[in-house]
Amino acid sequence: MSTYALVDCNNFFASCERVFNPKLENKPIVVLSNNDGCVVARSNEAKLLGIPMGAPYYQWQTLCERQGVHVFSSNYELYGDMSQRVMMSLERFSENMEIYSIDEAFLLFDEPNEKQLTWLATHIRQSVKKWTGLPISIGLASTKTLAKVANHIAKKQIEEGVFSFKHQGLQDAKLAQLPVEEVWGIGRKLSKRLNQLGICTAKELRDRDPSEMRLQFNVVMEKIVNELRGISCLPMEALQPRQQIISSRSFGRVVTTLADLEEAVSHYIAKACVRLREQKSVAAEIYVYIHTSLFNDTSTPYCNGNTVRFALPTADTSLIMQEAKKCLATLYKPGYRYKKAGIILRDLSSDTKTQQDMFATNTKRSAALMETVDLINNRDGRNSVFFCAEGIARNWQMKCGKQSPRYTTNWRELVEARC
DNA sequence: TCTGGGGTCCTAGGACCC
DNA sequence: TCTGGGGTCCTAGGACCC
Repeated sequence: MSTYALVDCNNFFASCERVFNPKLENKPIVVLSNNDGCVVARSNEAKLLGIPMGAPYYQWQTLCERQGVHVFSSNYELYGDMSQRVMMSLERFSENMEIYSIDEAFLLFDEPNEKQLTWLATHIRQSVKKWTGLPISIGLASTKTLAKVANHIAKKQIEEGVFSFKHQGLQDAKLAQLPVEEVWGIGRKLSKRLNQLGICTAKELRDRDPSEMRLQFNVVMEKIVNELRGISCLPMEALQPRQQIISSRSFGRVVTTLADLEEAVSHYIAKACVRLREQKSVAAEIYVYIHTSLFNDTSTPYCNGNTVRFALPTADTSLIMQEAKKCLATLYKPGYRYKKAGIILRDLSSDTKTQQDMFATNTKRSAALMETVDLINNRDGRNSVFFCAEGIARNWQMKCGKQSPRYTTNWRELVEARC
């Protein structure tokens, strides 16, 4: 029987900051979301101070200052690059790997001997630490859901950071300790419903009849129960092109003019289109939306969005910008204090399917232009060339005053070593 | 003053068809 | 007044994940 290993980087964003700044070792660190809004990552030391995940930063700022917490704006360029390094390291150990998120991957092993597996996992952990500087934890089990649980235990209870769930007796005890809301796929709403049925732990969920649970909930719940029983229902999945691409940001300050909104939306489109072309797709439509603050703002709330379909599926940034601009004009109402705008590229398909249109001169020229823009930006750094429509002053841009250098992706921000 | 962003999957319900 | 049944496709919204 195969074994799933879930590899998860410990406190990923906080650990990335630490790799290039050893003074942060054993110090509390928090990393903030875009616009320095919420806490999205904490080192163990910061967790011990009681700073919760997802908390609005302004509520914890005083405590952070008083306790000497090192606070960072998020630096996705750095985290994305570090993630790639971890994944490349992991690839060496299994041919069957699924990158699940920026800091997690499943590996599948056929090795039946549990001791061998645990040894291998320990070896992987040491290697990744050596090659990337990042600490990871590994959970081993016969299903993905159980591997998640095992990883949770490895991280919290096991100093060596590796835990195997192959032993049945151990499973009973550990699942009985685990609150049901900690199970992968059980969120706030579902755990509340489960609690009402008297199901409070992972073990109690596991011991329910799967088909009964399907009737009461849905097919997803049935799979979760089976997975907890060691029956694998969630296979390894190949990397698929995304079905939609979202680009949105809260503004650094309130925006009131159409011109500023146009700049912001154009900028989001430029970023989304880079990702669209990276995965060799074209989009058939774009959804554009704007809204005022969602939180206790005394001014009148307003939110609106609309979809535009293109004449032909496209990955041409300027063409999409033009369409979005027309759409935005219909959404915009003067007099409101806008806080956020966003776009979603939808109905994506492979760009090779639209090749018959390549005979059109316009399409050919646009593809060549986009290719050149991407080439220059890949070679010389992001935003080396950009569309005028994205604006230059960009006074709507988000706050990120506490950002660390992009140590690994920008020549001007390399680590300095001093004797 | 200050509350993130980017994804996926499932289901219910409506429209439409025979 | 009476007014089937089954299928498909699409979309909005909900729930979840990191």
